[in-house]
Amino acid sequence: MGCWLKRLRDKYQRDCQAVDKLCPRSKAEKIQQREQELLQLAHQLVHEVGLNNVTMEKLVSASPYSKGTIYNHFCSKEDLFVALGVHSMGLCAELMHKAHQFSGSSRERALAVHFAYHLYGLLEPALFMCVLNCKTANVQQKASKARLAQLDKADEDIAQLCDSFFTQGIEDGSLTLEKSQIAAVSFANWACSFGTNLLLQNAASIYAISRLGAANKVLFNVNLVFDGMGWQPLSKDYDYKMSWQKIEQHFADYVEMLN
Amino acid sequence: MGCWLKRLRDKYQRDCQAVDKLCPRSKAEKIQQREQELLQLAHQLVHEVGLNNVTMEKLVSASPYSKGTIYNHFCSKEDLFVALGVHSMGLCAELMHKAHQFSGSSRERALAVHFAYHLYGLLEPALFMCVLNCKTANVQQKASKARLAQLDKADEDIAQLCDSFFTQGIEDGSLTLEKSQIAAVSFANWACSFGTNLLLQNAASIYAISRLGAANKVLFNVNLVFDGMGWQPLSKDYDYKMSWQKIEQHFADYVEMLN
DNA sequence: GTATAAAAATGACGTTTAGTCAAAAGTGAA
DNA sequence: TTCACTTTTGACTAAACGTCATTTTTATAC
Repeated sequence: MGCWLKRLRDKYQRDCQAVDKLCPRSKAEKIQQREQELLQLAHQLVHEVGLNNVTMEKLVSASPYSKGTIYNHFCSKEDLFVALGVHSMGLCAELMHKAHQFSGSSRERALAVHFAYHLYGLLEPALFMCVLNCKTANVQQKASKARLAQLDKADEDIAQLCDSFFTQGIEDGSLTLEKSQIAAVSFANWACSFGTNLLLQNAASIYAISRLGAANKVLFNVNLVFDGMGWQPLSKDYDYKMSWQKIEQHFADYVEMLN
Repeated sequence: MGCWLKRLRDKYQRDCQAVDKLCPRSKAEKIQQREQELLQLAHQLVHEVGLNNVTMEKLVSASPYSKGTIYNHFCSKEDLFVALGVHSMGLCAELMHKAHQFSGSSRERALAVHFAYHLYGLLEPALFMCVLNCKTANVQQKASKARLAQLDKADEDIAQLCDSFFTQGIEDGSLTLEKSQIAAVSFANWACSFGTNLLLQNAASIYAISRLGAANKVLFNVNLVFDGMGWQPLSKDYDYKMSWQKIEQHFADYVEMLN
């Protein structure tokens, strides 16, 4: 067994004992709690070995439990991945909520959401991929219904949060749009940001991307889409590079974690 | 062994014999040819069982060769996937070349490229995912250098082809852009289209997408980006839904294959 | 045609891993 | 303490990747 596996397990046991001392729990609560702790452990495992080298065996070794007990929590490896996906979407939602609090124009706040999404991808590249993985047919087949319902719920929450940024733009008059079109516009924004982040993460070395130089690609792409929507002020009339920097400061706590 | 495995192998053997009769080949050519035939076989296997159920064992069973011989061609499963990725990007490039021949405005021709990419995703959903998979760190580590070079080459070819559509727009005056910005704009278009297709394929069931209704999502998203670039005529001044239909007719041969 | 050396093909084997299940251990009520 | 029920355990099976000693084929020289 790798020494880091032992280290993970020891830390895990200390954590469990600490939590137990602080608040004695009922049986059901303990099981619920243990699941969260196993997820934390799996999360660390992802950082140690990378998403596609995570195995149930390693999770078993890193935890003080046996294989059977782990399978009581997660009916398959894919079920574990979906649980990790849900877990990481929590962080994503947290960042997006923080974007909501950015003070500026509605377009700037929407830009802050794209920043948040980008930041999420940088902070948790493996889990960003994991969420995509959760959507594939293979994983959908093998994960439990209950787990998939959690995933759908998390998706819906984030979608509604994103919608609210466009609603704000409509309300303050900077964005001219039928309310019925919000869904389509929201999807377009998501798709653009999703594609940009995914490609930057996974294809940075190829010609089409490496030739781009140092300019901020996310900002550039988002500006294209916002301008296409006619969201005032247009990028030719306003310095959104400055906004981006301000947004970066707004997220300073998280940006720090990148190092 | 599944009966379809036997069927695949029998068909493969008939094909080999037929090809051999038509044109006797040198040793090196035979090996080269066999690799192509193995790729065809793997491609069919993907259709039969889905990308993540393709195993080297199944490819061995479906071919008349032994495991060792298969591994002479592909140094790992990941190497096979990269080969499949390169293979499928050939189809993608073919479709994009056809888009180049669409007669219309330069913006309409660029729209045709997005159509081509979308069509590619519909025709080969599994291989579309496979190409993405090829970019992940895991696959990059396990595939052979030679194979990865092929992949980069294919990427570069497609990127340059895409660039040419924007160059046309600049030359006919409908698109105002510095030549130096083509790379950035090209990437933005790719990212948007990539994200849109990927989400439509893998997340169609979730709330944020299922609520969108029947409207053409790719066209909508591409129009946003083109409008953001200021590519004339803007979507408010021109009926691109009509263009989309014309493009669909232009690709009628391929569209037929969807059924 | 035969001998010999090089190249290619073979498939049994070692290893890793997902997932199962009968047996053991634990828990709480009577 | 007993007994019924729940939870945990880890040995086991099957699938799959990749290796390599052995066998077969092919090319060349005589």
